[in-house]
Amino acid sequence: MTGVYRHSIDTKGRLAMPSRIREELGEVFYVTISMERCLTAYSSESWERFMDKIKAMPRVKQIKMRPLFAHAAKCELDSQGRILLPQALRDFAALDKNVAIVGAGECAELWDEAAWDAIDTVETTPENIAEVLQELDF
Amino acid sequence: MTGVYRHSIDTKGRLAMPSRIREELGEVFYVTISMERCLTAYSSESWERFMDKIKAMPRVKQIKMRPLFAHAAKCELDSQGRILLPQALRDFAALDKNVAIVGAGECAELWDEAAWDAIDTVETTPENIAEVLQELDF
DNA sequence: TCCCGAGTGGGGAGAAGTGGGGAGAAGTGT
DNA sequence: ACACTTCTCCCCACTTCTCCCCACTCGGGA
Repeated sequence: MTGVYRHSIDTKGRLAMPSRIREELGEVFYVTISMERCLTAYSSESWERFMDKIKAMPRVKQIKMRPLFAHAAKCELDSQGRILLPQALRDFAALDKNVAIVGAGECAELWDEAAWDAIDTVETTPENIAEVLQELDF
Repeated sequence: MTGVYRHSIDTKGRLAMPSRIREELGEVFYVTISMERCLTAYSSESWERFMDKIKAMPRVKQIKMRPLFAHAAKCELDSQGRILLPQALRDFAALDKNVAIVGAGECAELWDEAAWDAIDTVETTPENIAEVLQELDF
């Protein structure tokens, strides 16, 4: 999943997913909170893989993962390729109107547009890019 | 991937890829930002290798890789062998009209023509080449 | 000189994003 | 059970953008 797409939430709370992202996420996918002030969308396959990892954990550790599930939503695209985000999730990431949908490799992230721009300018520096490329051994 | 090709971006933002480069990159490839003021094009195979590495990483580490993916685009050749570069990527490398497509071994780089000429004249000297060859133990 | 592949340019159909009307489901209070 | 509100999600309309197709140019080779 790649690219940044700037869409808007309409007055009915609908968010159009970019077609490039839709292709990879599929018709049904999962959106949950992230370690940052944004939401993360996983394809069904990624989600399943995630679940398998959780199931393999001891019960005590599973409980620590609870918030992630409690705040996750199974999203289905409507006939126009849009989703309806639960209010609680919109609040978490402070999404009101302008949203940046960001491809982040395995998953997609949903950011308030301004928040994304702020993060982006900080983390997209030549030094960081060099570090990432080195890490990927390229 | 070898050689330097000088092409231009037309009024619709399309860039014709040189046929020699197309042969190696394939019909579908990925373009992303580089640590320099240019873009890098990777074949699907190279990109898949990235993705496999990413998927094997823990979430926290994945997030560090985000800039690379957020600023990447999956490019497909149109029937005339051209690609449409997202505005954001064109801006990053300051590509407006004249572009130098540079073969760089495993990947290809896209430079603003003037920027490329500037870089090229500085780094392409007998002394530098000697140093490179020595470094490669070649 | 003609042909062919490569690069360039533009018209136009169809996809993608946006917005709103309205039917039907779901929840609430009497 | 009933009316009433709210919410979900279908459809349609409109605009913008992508990308297909066709045509032209240029340069190298037979």
